[in-house]
Parts: sequence; C-alpha cells; structure tokens
Amino acid sequence: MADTQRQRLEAREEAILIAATTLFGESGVDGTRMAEIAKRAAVAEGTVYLYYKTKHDLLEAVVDRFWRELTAGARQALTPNETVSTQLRELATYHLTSLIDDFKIVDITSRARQWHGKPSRELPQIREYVRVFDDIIQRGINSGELEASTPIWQIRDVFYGTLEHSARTLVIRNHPIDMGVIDNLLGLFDQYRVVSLHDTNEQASKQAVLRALEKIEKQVSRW
Amino acid sequence: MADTQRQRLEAREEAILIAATTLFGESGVDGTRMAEIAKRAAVAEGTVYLYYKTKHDLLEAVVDRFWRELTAGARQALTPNETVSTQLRELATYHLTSLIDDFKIVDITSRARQWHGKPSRELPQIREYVRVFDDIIQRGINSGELEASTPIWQIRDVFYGTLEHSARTLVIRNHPIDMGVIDNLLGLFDQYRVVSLHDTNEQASKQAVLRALEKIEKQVSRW
DNA sequence: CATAAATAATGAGTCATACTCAGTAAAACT
DNA sequence: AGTTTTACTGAGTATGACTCATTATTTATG
Repeated sequence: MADTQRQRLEAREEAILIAATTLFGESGVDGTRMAEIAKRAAVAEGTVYLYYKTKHDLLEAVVDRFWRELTAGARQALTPNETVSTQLRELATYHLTSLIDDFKIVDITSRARQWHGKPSRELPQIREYVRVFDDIIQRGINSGELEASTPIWQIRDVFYGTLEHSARTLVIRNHPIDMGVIDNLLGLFDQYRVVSLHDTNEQASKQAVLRALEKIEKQVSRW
Repeated sequence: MADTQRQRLEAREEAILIAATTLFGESGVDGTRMAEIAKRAAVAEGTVYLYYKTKHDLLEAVVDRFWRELTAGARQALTPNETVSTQLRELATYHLTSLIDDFKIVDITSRARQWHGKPSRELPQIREYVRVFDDIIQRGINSGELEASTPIWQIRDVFYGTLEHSARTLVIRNHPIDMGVIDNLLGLFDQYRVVSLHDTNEQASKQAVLRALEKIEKQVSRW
C-alpha cells in the first residue's frame, strides 16, 4: 500500500505545517520553539527536521502555503464574466478581508523574503497571487476599457500597497473592515479608464458627466 | 568634567547604534551576533547590554533612529511656501529615494513592530514621520485646494503604501529609481482636488479642460 | 591630593534552543 | 521469515543571547 504510506507522510507534513502556522501566528516566529511545533504536530522534534531542514525553511513553507491558498480564494471570489470594475472591487474586498483576518501571517511574510544578509527576493507564490490582479487589468486593457500608458506593475503597486497599508492601519487600531478604503482606491482607478466616465449603468454615467461638467464650469468661471 | 563624561557615554551609545545599524543592514537581524556589534563598536559584549537591554531593544533603537532621521530629512526636502502639489512631489521623491537607499532597514522595521506574540504596534517614530504628509494635506484642505471628504488616513495609506510597494519592486528587480511611479501616484491624487483641473499654469489648465470635454463628448456620443 | 563611594566596563560563564545523529522501529521487498 | 530500505526518535551538541562577579574609571569628600 504505497499509496496509504505516501498519504501518511503527506498528512504528517501537513500536520507540522498547520502546527507551525498556528504557533507562528499566536506567538510569532521567535516566540515559537521547534519543540512546541513538534509536540503540537504529535511527532518528535527530530521528525520536523526530516520534512523541513531549518526553522526558516518551515517559515517559508508556512508563508508559501498561505499565499497559495489566498490565490485560490481570490480566483474563487471573482464572478466570471463580470466587468473589470466589478471584479476589481471583488478582488480588493477579498484581499483586504483576508489580510485583516490573517494579519499575523502577512506580517511574517517579510521574514520569509530575507535570509541573513541575502537581498530580499521575490516570493514565487506572491508573484502568482498577483497574477489574479494582472489578468483583470490586462483584460481591461485588451477590451479598450483601460488605458495602457501606465505600466501594469505600477498600477499593481498602488493596489496592493494601498490595501496592505490600510489593512495594517485597521488592524493596529482595532477597527473593523472599512469599505471606504476600497471605494477610495477604486475611485482613484477611474483615472485609468479610457473614458473615465464610462459606466454600465447609464443613469450613473450621466450623473458622472454632470458632476464633471459642474467641476469644469467652476473652473472656467475663474477665468 | 561631568559634561565630557556624559558626551563619552553618548558617543558610546551612538557607536553601538551605528554598528548595529550597519551590521543589521549587511547581514540581517538574525545574521548579526551581539558579539560582532560589540566588536565593531569597540566595546565588550557586556557593555552593549548596559545600553540596550536586549537585541530586540537594540533593533527598536535602530529603527527608531532611522525614522527620526527620515523625518528630519523630509522636512528639509520640502520647499517652504511651495504649492501643495509641489510639496507632495518633493515628499514622494524624497521618500521613494530614501526607501530604496536604505531598503534593508525599512525591511527590518516590521520586526520592531512585533515582539513574540504581541500584536503589531504603531511605532511612535513612524507616526511622527507621517505627520509631514498629513500637514501638507491638511494645508491643502484648509486652503480649499483639496476636498475633505476622504479621511486623511486613507489618502495617507495610498501614498505610503504605494511608495513602499514600489520601492520594494524596484529594489528586488535591481532597477534604479523610476519617477514614473511618482508621476502615476500624483496623477491619481488629482482626484482629491476640489477642482480637479486646477493648475497654476493657466494654459495647461485650459488644455486639461479641453481634454476632459473631449472625453465627455466621446462618452455622450455613445448615447 | 589621597581615599572612599559610585558608576561604568569587562568577558568568562550560564542557559535556552535550533539542529544533529546514532540507535530503533516500521514498511517494503524477496 | 528474513533482509533491506525507509521513517522516526530524543538524548546530545553547538551556538549565540544574556548575566554577573570582578576590575577599572570617574566623582565626591575631607
């Protein structure tokens, strides 16, 4: 029964990973002893080292798993065939919620990027995660909805940078999730629209035009 | 000569701090031994502990100093009496440049926020740093240049979140500083202008209005 | 200026803990 | 059933943060 055996091994590896995730989240990386992780996973300390060469390796695996699951969740959170704008909102909401829920692990992520003096690396799973965003934007550009003049990576940094910072602010201040953050961010993204007043809802679109005209009138009246 | 003695003590404390900053930057926190720091600062290992109770305390002091100096530099970087828009650009440029130059220390900052399982705290020094930005925005709101409907903290998270993420992207990919990041970010900030087409240069302003009208015309023609 | 008291510095020693490895158990083959 | 291969164990080692008894230096005092 090679199959059962393999499953047993994988279950063990998983148990260690889960134990580490929980404990790292509860007590931080430095506050967690390898012996604790072993105990929680119901294996001997030495066994942990059969699966993960070092504590840092284990940390990397924890972070890797987290972002991998986040990627799956993000793809799930998007309604297929929805507009670029709607999908962006879905992604932003999902991302912000997840960051807040698992902020401890997010915070730990930066430790996985570094190893002693070595320069920070790009984590492959995060690169993968970020694709979800890139795909939406690319679709918008292809369909002519979004302008292509700003490099995608810059738009992406606005998106993720803002959400991450906002999540930190909310968590540190013990505030609940605040959709204003998302409204604000997506409002800024209007700047990237080829026709910035385009809207699926015609009425809303007309109103946007009116608001814009009012602004212009105000401006013109200064001359 | 109590004064000279005091100076000597402060010089020692400073030497330890500098040594730690350098070594943390070179080899990371975990890659730096307390003995190394002591050696570099030309004191005995025990002496370090007279000034900083733990390695983590020392780390906090390093981070604190970094942001304190950044605050001073930021204030310096702003041209007094300049427009809100110009000062924002100055601050963004200064911030991005500094983050890139001292990225290692920036990366280490997150470790100072955590101590074992305790929740992430807001670092007082960063709170102070962020005031520089807040002051500019507040000035813009007071003068009626910027709208007051979006909470400042949200705008701030866009600003710092984007710049930090961009700095990371640039450093990790070994790219030089890219002003496009700043142009893009400040372009988004137009959204916060009360009259979003306002410009000190009248000609440019008129052209902006024309461009906006063209966009509107395009939009209207769809109906 | 000598001496005592107070303060600062030292580094060998302690201790916690990440990691190793010789020995044991279990599984897989023959 | 026996042999080989693979997995597991936990006592033991090595490292590095931190301590503290001792020594050196500075300050206070008569």
